[in-house]
Amino acid sequence: MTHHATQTLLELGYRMTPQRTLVWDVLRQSGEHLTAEQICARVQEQFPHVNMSTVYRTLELLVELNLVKETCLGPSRRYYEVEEEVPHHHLVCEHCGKIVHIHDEDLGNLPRLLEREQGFVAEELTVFGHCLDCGGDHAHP
Amino acid sequence: MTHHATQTLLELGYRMTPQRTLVWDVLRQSGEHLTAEQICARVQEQFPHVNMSTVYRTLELLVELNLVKETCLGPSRRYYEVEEEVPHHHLVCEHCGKIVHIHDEDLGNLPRLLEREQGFVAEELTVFGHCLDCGGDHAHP
DNA sequence: CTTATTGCAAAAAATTTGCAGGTAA
DNA sequence: TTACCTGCAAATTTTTTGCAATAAG
Repeated sequence: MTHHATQTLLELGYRMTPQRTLVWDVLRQSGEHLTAEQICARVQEQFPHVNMSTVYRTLELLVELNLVKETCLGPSRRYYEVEEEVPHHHLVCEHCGKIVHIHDEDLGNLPRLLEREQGFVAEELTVFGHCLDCGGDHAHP
Repeated sequence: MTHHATQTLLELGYRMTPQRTLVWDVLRQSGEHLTAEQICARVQEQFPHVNMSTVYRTLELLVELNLVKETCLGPSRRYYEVEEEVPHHHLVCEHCGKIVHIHDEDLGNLPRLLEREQGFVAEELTVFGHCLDCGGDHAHP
């Protein structure tokens, strides 16, 4: 586990365990959005007896400490990814399932507009739609 | 059930049943986002023995026929609302749980920007953040 | 009449919780 | 040594499915 996360946990009185290290490392290394189940599977490759409930509890903790982000990219399932310094947003293609990350500077005037017209501060944005060049397999994330 | 939905169903060879009528009416009358469970509860007020599975099957059908929209306003649960002529987008306040509808004209230059820069056609947008005037109860939709 | 649709019960999928024993600090 | 953390099993919660009976067209 990177110094960053270890330190945060220890500073706050939590313990550093192999399970927590592995969950964190899986998320760091993948760089993708993963479901709890996918995370568990990857963790178990290195540490076979790790339990789903531990994975869920670890994710809950990491989310609470703002080390991990829970995102909503479609119905039914939760996805997790490392919380990065620079916030990002998602484009979700509903045909091919591709997910693209964009950043604040790609949002044009929307954040200012929402704040001015709606009194709403945008933090994270998900755009459902379709990419112009997609095959159209209609898979979900 | 409005002529609109009834006709669509019948034209496609589906049957019109009291259960389907009620699910549709509940969605029309509420105008809100409702979970399958909420819909079922409201339907049962008028028709007590209607089953959850019927509600799920009806929603699945109405979504398939583009009469109802399934939206993703947070993890864990699916919400349903009537698919309107004019598409709309959601602002979700993560403090007070309030959901505001906005329309294409409130999006500024974002859709054009995404299409030009990312080759992505935005269809529906969800913005998570917080309203400036909210109490901050931290409830979910 | 015909077969799409329903209710019921049971299964599946996703997540949470209680508890006794294990282990980081 | 202490009490936080884990694994296990069982409970919840949300959604889906199989099947015989019912009702729409």
